[in-house]
Amino acid sequence: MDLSERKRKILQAVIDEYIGTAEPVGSRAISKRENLNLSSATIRNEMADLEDMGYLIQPHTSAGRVPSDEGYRFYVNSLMEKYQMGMEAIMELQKAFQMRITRLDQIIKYAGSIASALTDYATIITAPQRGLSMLRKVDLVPISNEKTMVVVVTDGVKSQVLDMPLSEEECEILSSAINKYLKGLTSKDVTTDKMSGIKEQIREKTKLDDDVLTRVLRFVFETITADEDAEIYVSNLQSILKYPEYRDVQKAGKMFSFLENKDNLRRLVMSDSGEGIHARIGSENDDEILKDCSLVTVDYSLGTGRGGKISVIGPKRMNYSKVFASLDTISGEIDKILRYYTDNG
Amino acid sequence: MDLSERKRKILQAVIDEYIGTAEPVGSRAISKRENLNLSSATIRNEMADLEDMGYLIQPHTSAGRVPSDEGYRFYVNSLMEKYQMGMEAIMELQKAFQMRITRLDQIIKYAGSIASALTDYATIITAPQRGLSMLRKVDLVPISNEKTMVVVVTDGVKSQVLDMPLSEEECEILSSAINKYLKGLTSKDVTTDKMSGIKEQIREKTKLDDDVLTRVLRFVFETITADEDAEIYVSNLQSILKYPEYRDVQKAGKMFSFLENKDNLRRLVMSDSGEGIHARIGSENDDEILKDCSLVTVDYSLGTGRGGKISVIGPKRMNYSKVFASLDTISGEIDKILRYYTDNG
DNA sequence: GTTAGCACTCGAAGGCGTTGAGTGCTAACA
DNA sequence: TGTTAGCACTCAACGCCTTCGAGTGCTAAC
Repeated sequence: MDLSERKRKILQAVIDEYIGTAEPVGSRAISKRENLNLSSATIRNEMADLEDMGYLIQPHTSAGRVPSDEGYRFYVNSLMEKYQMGMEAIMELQKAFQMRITRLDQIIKYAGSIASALTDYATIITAPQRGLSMLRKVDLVPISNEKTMVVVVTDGVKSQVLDMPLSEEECEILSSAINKYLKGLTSKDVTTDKMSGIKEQIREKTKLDDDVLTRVLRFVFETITADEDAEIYVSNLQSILKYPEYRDVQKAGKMFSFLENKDNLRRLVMSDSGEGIHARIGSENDDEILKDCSLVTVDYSLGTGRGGKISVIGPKRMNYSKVFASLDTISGEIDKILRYYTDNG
Repeated sequence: MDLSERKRKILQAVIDEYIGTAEPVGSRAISKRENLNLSSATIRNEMADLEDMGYLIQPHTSAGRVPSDEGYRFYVNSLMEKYQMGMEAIMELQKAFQMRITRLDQIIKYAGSIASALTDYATIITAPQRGLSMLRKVDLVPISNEKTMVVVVTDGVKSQVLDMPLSEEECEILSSAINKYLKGLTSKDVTTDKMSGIKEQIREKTKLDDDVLTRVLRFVFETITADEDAEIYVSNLQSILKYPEYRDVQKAGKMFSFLENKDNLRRLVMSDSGEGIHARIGSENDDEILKDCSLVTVDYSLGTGRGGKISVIGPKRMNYSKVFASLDTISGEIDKILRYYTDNG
């Protein structure tokens, strides 16, 4: 459906205005804008057309207009002006990221908090899904007379304290045996048969208690096979309280409960199949509760399937332009870091 | 100041009622309770007295009464009936804790979520301050051509990926050298002189690049000396939206911002010097924003200075009795686990 | 095609009377 | 002397009504 240049401008003006004020916008407000010199009457006619076309909605007869979901969609697709992030802001961002090149999950969390700081909306981030995790090393450390810590190194490190007394020598023996037999193990390799074979070999070699062996190996296998649900973080959730859309505490409360629930989040993020940066506006969301929210999502990845997503969630009248720009930049930065971090990994 | 038995009963009834309804309670409501057979007129007289004494407040002339901070204080100190946790609830709790004896910070986080589930208020928990952490083991794992992971085991495990190429053999040599010289090291031992001495020794022995050595050792020392700020978690923050006290979104928003800020939390928890379980009611809190909240805090510890705190934060009319009982039980369970966990540690 | 003008609509805000829960006081009662 | 019934009084909450004004659609003139 084609719109005349004038209609486009008017629609854009209405949405821009509404994004700023959250109040229905009237014809007078638009006609007072410098960029198009038309009387309010003309604007009214055009707005009536735009309403017929489904881009605007009138909450009631004597009110101004509010964008419909289709209106927002059109805006995002064709009208929105590119938001230019300030040079300092970008520098700032890069500096911030550089300071923190430590743990992966930290980077991601941090990225989330930056995203919400930039946009002032709530942010959902998923940590990169672990690809195939491969066992790099197992270590056993005596903790006390009765306890031993098992440290398993894959892409990350996992440790657990098990209730069993092992001497330093025993730890040494067991860990070197495990490392010998299991190094390079991936989740694909873990089958019950194979594993009990390996367990036998190790037992043979170490002469250790069966129970001890079982428990240590179980932890090792669990760590490798754990197709850990990609972790999900939410930050700046409380920002929704700032927006008049959520003046109603009930509503805000429901939203909180929904977004506090990791299952919901996961479903939300998973159901999103788009690539690159894209928005889901209002009714485009499946969840009833999100019908008057928009979700802007970008995925960061290395092209190797390893990656995650960052979503910004806010009222439908969010500042799409700014959100798109922020997410774009952030995901770029993350990509850079991750590529650096996992090269040849 | 002594209160007659009857006044005590009436005060208790008023507070119990108010805790349930959040509405000013009138004389009729009290007189209808079975446990004291008095007409509303008599109750009125007594309530007037209690108001004179400062335990009750009348929001306006023709309203019922609301407890004052002093009223709550008296209630908590002398009136409150002991809440008996159900046997099943306790069993449930114990089972829950037993399932999760893994990482310390996990236990604590978990305890926090249990506390908020039981009480339905927001919960603040501080992880135990690390005592003197002692180096147990250092491990080096080659990650790629250019990267090596350093794993440092103390009470917990910390790892970092450093940008340096080390072969497997080099890793082996370096880590065994470090383990030989540094095992058992505590933060007390870390002085510049001593450390550069040790570094020399290790270098002598391993013939490794000075830069590599410096970076690995720096991470090790940092890990040991890090007097990590006791970590602070908040859970169930959104529960405050449920209470009519926070029907006003503005207020709720302020509260959120306040409690999202870790500095505030830290200050809040630190300023609390009490031992055992205790409450801070309304104006007993220093922060203006908490003037109509109460904070119930319990510390869990091992008597060795190692320990943390759990606080429940809610409206002044919180169910003190239940909160006290829940926190008491939870802190007991944590104590048990921690004692078990760190015995001879 | 654009605009000025006008009648019309309807939510928001404010004024006003009613209602009812609750009080304090007084006088009678046990 | 303590308790209670009764009554006048208070005041927030609620609903009703009016007013106000922002905004509309339509018509007629430019």
